Amino acid sequence: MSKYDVAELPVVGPEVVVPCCPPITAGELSVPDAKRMAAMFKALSDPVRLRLFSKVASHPAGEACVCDIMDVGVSQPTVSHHLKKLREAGLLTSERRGTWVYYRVAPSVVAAMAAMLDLRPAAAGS
Amino acid sequence: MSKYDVAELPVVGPEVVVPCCPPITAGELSVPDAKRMAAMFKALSDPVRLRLFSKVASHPAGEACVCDIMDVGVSQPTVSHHLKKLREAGLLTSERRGTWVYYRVAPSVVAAMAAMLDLRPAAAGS
DNA sequence: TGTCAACATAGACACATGTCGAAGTATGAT
DNA sequence: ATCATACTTCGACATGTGTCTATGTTGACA
Repeated sequence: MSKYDVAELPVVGPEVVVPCCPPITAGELSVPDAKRMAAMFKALSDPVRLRLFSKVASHPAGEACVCDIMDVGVSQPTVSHHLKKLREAGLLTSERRGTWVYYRVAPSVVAAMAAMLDLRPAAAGS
Repeated sequence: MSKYDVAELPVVGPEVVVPCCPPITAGELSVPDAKRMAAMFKALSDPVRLRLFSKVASHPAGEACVCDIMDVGVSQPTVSHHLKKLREAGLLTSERRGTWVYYRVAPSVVAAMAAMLDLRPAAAGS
């Protein structure tokens, strides 16, 4: 039994669509929705995490091992710490293959955030 | 000369398009871009701020005075503090009219964030 | 002028966060 | 078994953040 929980118990499923929250202009956010969303934005609210996420997202195969993206100006434990936070927020998933641990983005979550920021004019009426 | 700087010196212009950053999958974010973007996400990384923003964004006239959105479960000074942060991040603009101060969203900034989160398959090559 | 209402700021406090060095855990090679 | 590599976790520290109460500023009105 491994003491480490890499890729186990992701806060949100990897390939599951997250119907998190409505567009921000559709009406006032409920408190639970606001908490959920704020947690996602918080995960991207650090420059180092944003660069790590960007590196994974822009990597050729759609995935990258830690060693590929480690060069962001902070120590390696700090990189691991940030990757963990991105995992816990459901923005990245991880998988160990041999010696390396590969990270990839969880598309649906990011799509949900983008949809939420989508400022459509109408929305109100329906 | 007013000692208060409401609606003066917004960090980014109110109606100016912010060509902040490319889509996150287009390549690795530069350090300055990452800092800029992280600051915007950070502004939305608090549940109370997110609800305030949502209230302004979903308000009929596209704008709201503080008294209209003040009911978010925290004290009035705290509301003011959060609105200031949203202003400094360039997500809201404010304008005083008589006794009241009206806030409205700065659309281009939010649009830029949404564009940045847009995960298109394209970019990924082939 | 004085007073009230609608905000903004100041100062203080508890708590969260980013960072590091050191140590632990898995996997593969010698 | 021993060692090296690729990570993760731990413990500690300085700094940042959200919240409050108290106070200041601005505008409207009597």
